[in-house]
Amino acid sequence: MIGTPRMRLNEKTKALMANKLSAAGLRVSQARLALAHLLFGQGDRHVTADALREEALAAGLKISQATVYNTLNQFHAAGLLRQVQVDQARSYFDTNIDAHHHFYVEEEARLIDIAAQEVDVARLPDSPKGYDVDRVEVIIRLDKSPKA
Amino acid sequence: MIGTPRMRLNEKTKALMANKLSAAGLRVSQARLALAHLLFGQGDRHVTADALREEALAAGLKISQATVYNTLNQFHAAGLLRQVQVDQARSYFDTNIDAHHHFYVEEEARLIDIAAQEVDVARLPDSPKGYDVDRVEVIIRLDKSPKA
DNA sequence: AATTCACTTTAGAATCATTCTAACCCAATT
DNA sequence: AATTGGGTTAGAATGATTCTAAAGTGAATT
Repeated sequence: MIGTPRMRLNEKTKALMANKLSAAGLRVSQARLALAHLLFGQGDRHVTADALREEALAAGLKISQATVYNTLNQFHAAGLLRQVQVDQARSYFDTNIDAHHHFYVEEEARLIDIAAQEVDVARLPDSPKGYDVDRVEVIIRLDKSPKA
Repeated sequence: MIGTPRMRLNEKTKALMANKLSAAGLRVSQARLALAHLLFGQGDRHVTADALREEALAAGLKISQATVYNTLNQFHAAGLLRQVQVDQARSYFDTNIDAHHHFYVEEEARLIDIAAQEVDVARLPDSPKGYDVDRVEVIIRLDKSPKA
């Protein structure tokens, strides 16, 4: 109940994605394969669950909301996606799992990657006793420049 | 319908809070005064709407959920509070509005302030054309150290 | 090729934080 | 004391996300 017969994914990408899933310890199911294709087949992306759902439907996939959520959460748990929390309303999932940072334009609900080496965090405080640093996130919130 | 007769706030703090509200351009109402007292009467705090509600009820105030949300949003809009977004589930409001950063312990849903001067962000990328930096947030996510 | 069993997917209900609505209440001003 | 423009409220509405429990699928086995 996932792909229509004439829905043909790029075979090379499909094989890559199947590998990626197996490597992450996930079974290669149709939904996972299709969503992985959308998520990882075109460079780094930031998606919300709903946006991905729409994209999947537009691509001719028949996939439920619940499966989109399940799959995003599984990918996240498997380390294939990173979850970015910048907006009160919804979660973003980032296909770039390397250490890096973000610009966030609230007015446009838009995230922009910043490569790790573009930010230099020269000094950090010690963590409280009993805690270890999981990761350091830098978020630069942007506003549109006022018209000149 | 806000305070019981025997609910006596510290008079000195109350006057301070009334000032604070007026200075921020907000009318001094009972709900605002009472919540300001809870929020600003005891050093820097991080609260969720729900936690503040409970605290207010425990303090003998009769205040509705809606008013707590309204008031937090008004305080935020007036610049008396800062909203911190670290958790997918709920918003935190921070009474410390000076530039500073945070530790966040996800397992305990707990925020800890980091003074601005404890972090040195030595280099930032240029903002995309047409956008200005609103603010730079550094969030250090912590995990409990594994037992030795 | 049929069976099995565990994992997947699903529709729809449920949950939870937050916002909205529309009525009622109170504070400053006349 | 009356007026008026917020302020406060209960409860409904919203919207993202999760849950439930039933039906489908895939990999291994007969």
